[in-house]
Amino acid sequence: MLDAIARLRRFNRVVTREIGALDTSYLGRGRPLGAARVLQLVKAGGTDVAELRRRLDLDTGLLSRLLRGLEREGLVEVAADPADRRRRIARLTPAGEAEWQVYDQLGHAKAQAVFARAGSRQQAVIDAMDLIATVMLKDQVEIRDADPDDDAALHCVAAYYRLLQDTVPGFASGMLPLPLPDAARYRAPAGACLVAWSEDLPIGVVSLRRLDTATAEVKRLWIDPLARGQGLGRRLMRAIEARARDLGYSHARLDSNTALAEAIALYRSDGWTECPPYTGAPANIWMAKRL
Amino acid sequence: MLDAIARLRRFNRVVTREIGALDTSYLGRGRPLGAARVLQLVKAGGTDVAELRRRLDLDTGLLSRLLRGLEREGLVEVAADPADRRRRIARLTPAGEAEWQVYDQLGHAKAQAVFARAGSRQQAVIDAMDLIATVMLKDQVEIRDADPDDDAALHCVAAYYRLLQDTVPGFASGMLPLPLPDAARYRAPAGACLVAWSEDLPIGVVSLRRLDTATAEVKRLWIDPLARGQGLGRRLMRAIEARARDLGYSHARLDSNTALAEAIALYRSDGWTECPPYTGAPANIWMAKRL
DNA sequence: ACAATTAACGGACTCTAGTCAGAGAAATTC
DNA sequence: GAATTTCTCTGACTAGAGTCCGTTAATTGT
Repeated sequence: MLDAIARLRRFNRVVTREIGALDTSYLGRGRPLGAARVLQLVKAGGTDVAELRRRLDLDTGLLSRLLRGLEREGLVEVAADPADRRRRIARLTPAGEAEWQVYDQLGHAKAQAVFARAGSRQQAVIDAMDLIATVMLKDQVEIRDADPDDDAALHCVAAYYRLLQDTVPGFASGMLPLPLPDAARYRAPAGACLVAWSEDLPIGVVSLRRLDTATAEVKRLWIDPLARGQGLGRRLMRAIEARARDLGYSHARLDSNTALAEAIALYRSDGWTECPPYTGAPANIWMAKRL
Repeated sequence: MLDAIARLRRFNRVVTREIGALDTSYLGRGRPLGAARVLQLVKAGGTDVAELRRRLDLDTGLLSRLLRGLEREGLVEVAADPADRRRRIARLTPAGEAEWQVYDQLGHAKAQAVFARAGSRQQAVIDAMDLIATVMLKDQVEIRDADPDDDAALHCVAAYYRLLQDTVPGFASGMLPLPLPDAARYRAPAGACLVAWSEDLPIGVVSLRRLDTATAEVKRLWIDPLARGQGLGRRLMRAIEARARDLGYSHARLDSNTALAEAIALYRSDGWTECPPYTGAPANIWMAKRL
């Protein structure tokens, strides 16, 4: 009777009406949607035209004309890329910068109005949105290198430590010094830090550091609870193992705790085997894999 | 850093791209969105043009031309309303009926594809969608009369009984005979049944039945968990009290259980006071109010 | 060095949505 | 019964989004 399809349609109607208004926030700035979208996508450092086209999925001609329009308004300047002068790079002028800020704030205000309506249930609404977006983007998760000091990486690692606190007996809360003091160990060429992105939301992390010339240690594997059950853990592990191989390591190790049963099962199913302890508590299981 | 606004934007992007595809399911039928939307809104029994205009929020001229287009395709017939010949009523032809079915099935398939991606988390995704839609429609909840035997009313009452089972000690599961045998007692002129709608999703119910000529009993107040904390309970109670007054009752009663603390608090804060028992277990608190 | 490829551009065009004003028919009001 | 209102229809118009294609300039491959 009240089947899922009907609910999806209701959801669709409501969301396109309410949040879709965010898209049309171009209103009141005297500029059509297309131009506004282009303007908002131009980054501070300049964005090349091909990137814009890819992100907005626009025809070359159309984008070209939109850019001309923005140039005429004095908001954007397009110049050849010195590296490849066929390519062109769009940059915001000071006026464009200002206009960009206005759009950003308008969007901000609209969004806040949406959340205001959620009252005491803001967190629940945000979680619901994240769940939906993450499920829909399931096939589009990208794994990219990150600096271990990035906001995104820190966000993930902090969530990871919180998880350990809640799950692993004997993991003291004092163990959360942010920013982390040992970030340097997770940078190339000895280490690595990979973050999984669902659009611009980081939903997973894994890190690598050097134990000795032949051996790397995999650390801090964390998957956002919203993104579990989609094989992301395996993707991250394979990516970090490949990275370790690329960096010249022949062996990998990790320490963990049996309270993290899911993770242990993942390691085992992917060729990791138990090995003798090489660290202390709160770890109570140690594993190794030949790369 | 990863603030709520950014998440909302991500959500917005993803949803308009993915589910927005539902709207564009007109694709492949060789008919623009506007015409497809009109076609899908024409009901079997015929829909008058003003109703279509209101639902789609279209200009008279535009809708008129869309209807002409559908007539030219042989999908719709527009004729004067015999009751008021200025009005006109649009009806589906057999061909239109068939085309309508095609759209319905295409939409169905698209929706199913969305849910398929959720894998084992379908229910969580549906709940998340309902929560978001309900929060956004918060100010647009409509309370309407319902027949106690309607699907919507039964859906709510069943959920209510499930809640009682889970919450009230001594409430036996055997107490859920659906369809309910005593529906007649909740119909006019002696009783009533009000359902709260959020778009086309029923999210709350309250009923009224006769105790004696002067006294009515309020029964089965239920609010969907998704819609709590928005004052809907109070709105429903006030509506049913007003209805009782209109039906000529001067007093109202209800029985409840102290396990339902939130409900009891609502009653108290709205002028209900405890009264002597007039029913037995599982009720353990009885309240009355002069209307 | 020359051909093929790639990137962006700009003009001509189409389609859809939407606005506005006026006309005509039916119903309502005075 | 005349004036006013209500409802729909039509035609003229605008704007935005998008497609197609030929051109130009730079780069790459052989």
